[in-house]
Amino acid sequence: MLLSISFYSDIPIYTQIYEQIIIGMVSGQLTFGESLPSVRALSAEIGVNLHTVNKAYAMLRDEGYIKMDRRIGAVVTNPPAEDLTNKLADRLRPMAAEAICKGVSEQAFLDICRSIFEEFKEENGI
Amino acid sequence: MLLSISFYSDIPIYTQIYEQIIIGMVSGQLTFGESLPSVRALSAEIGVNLHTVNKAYAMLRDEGYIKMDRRIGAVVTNPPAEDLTNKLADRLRPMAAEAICKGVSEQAFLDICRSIFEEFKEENGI
Amino acid sequence: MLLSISFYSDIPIYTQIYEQIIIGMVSGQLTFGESLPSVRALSAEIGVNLHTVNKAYAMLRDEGYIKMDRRIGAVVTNPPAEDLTNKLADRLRPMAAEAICKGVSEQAFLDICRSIFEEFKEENGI
Amino acid sequence: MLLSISFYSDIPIYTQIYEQIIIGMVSGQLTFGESLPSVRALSAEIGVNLHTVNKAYAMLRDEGYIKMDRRIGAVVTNPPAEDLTNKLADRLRPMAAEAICKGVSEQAFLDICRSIFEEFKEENGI
DNA sequence: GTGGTCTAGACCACC
DNA sequence: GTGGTCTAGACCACC
Repeated sequence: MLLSISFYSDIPIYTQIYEQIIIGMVSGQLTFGESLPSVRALSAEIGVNLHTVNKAYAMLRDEGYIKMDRRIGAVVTNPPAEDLTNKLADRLRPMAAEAICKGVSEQAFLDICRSIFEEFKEENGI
Repeated sequence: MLLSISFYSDIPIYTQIYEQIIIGMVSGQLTFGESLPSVRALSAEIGVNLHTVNKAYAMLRDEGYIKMDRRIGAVVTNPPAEDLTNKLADRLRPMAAEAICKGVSEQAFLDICRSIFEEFKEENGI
Repeated sequence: MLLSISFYSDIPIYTQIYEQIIIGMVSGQLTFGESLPSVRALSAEIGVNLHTVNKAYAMLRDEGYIKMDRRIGAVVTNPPAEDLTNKLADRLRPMAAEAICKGVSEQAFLDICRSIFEEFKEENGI
Repeated sequence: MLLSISFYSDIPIYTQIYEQIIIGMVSGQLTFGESLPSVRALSAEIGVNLHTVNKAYAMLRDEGYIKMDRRIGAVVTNPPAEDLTNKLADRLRPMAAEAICKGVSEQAFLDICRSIFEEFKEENGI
């Protein structure tokens, strides 16, 4: 799996790593039980500091996306189900408000959401 | 209109102000042509520095949500329509991925979106 | 002659008045010897403070574009010739630099200048 | 590259920094990919506050002249091409009007423009 | 009154 | 090390 990191983005690098690994999981590039590259290997590959990858992995572990094993390294796991309704709503609300102001209809907004889910399904070969 | 700012949030205060004002616009608490409180008044009301409010207003102005009138301060305007598809998709993608991993179905995700649009409509008395 | 003032512009209102009156002079809407509306009349017409118009008129007077006469008010005059080379160069330099960076060719830049001179000539019925 | 800031000018310091950096880019003193001094270093060098340089850099970034790299600071980039016709015309119009009134011919005005483009070419060793 | 500019200084997130 | 955020306070331009 290839990560594409932007050093110019306003999104912290560790967050980019975090998000792309989760995206890799739902798009089938990473399967449960598979092990991630070591912190050292990944940081060398991307060209970032060890601590940056380390922080991303720690966040993934805290959220239940991976398990850390001293021998095998980081292993992809399926996190326990969680009710994200409130968290998602809090993040979606300002996005929806901006969209409405800029003339994006509810329909268009939902279509963007749907197309993202479609992307993931297609990449999974479904 | 009342702003509720969290000083402990990891979201910058100026972003919270920025987002809540936009939400106020789509939920009918702020109408086009209405003028916002002055930078000084709002900063005093919230209990933050003048510059923090100033930055939020500057962002709103840059995005076309308000105009600065030399005589009366900031006036709410309707920003020009803009195609937000790519921007929204980039923000929605990691959210959707997390949701899927945590067991939130596409249907549930779309329902959260819909309920937010409903909130806004109800607050507008529609 | 009609002034169109924007209260939302970052250009001070008195500067807008100042500039538009000079533009009016070169585009033939104001002829030498003609008198401008009184400070009071113009401020009422535009809907700005007396002091604002007053400042614009004072600047025009200081630069030799008008003469103030207690009886007739402000009269349009032809200012003495002045070598503006350095002043113009200092204002043009950053504009040219931005233009180059944004892909505007020297030719295109000069064409914009020429078209402005054309505008003025046409408005003068030449 | 040396910046010469005037503390007495009516042009804000951050604008002076902004403009001179762009001029540095077209005159070959700053090349694409090169990194600018850090906000702290430049503010110390010029003798202004950190925030003043910060604002100039933010404006440069917003206009696409530099990118902020989380590791090495600000990096000079080539901004996307942009049609500046209207913006330039709006700034050139009052300048041309003043020039005409003060006896500067169209020819002389264009020559000043040309000489500025020449300056830039010469400094680039072309 | 309004916002704009600038300072001095602190703390933090990120790398 | 880097820039980002926020404060407290001053002075100014504009209206």
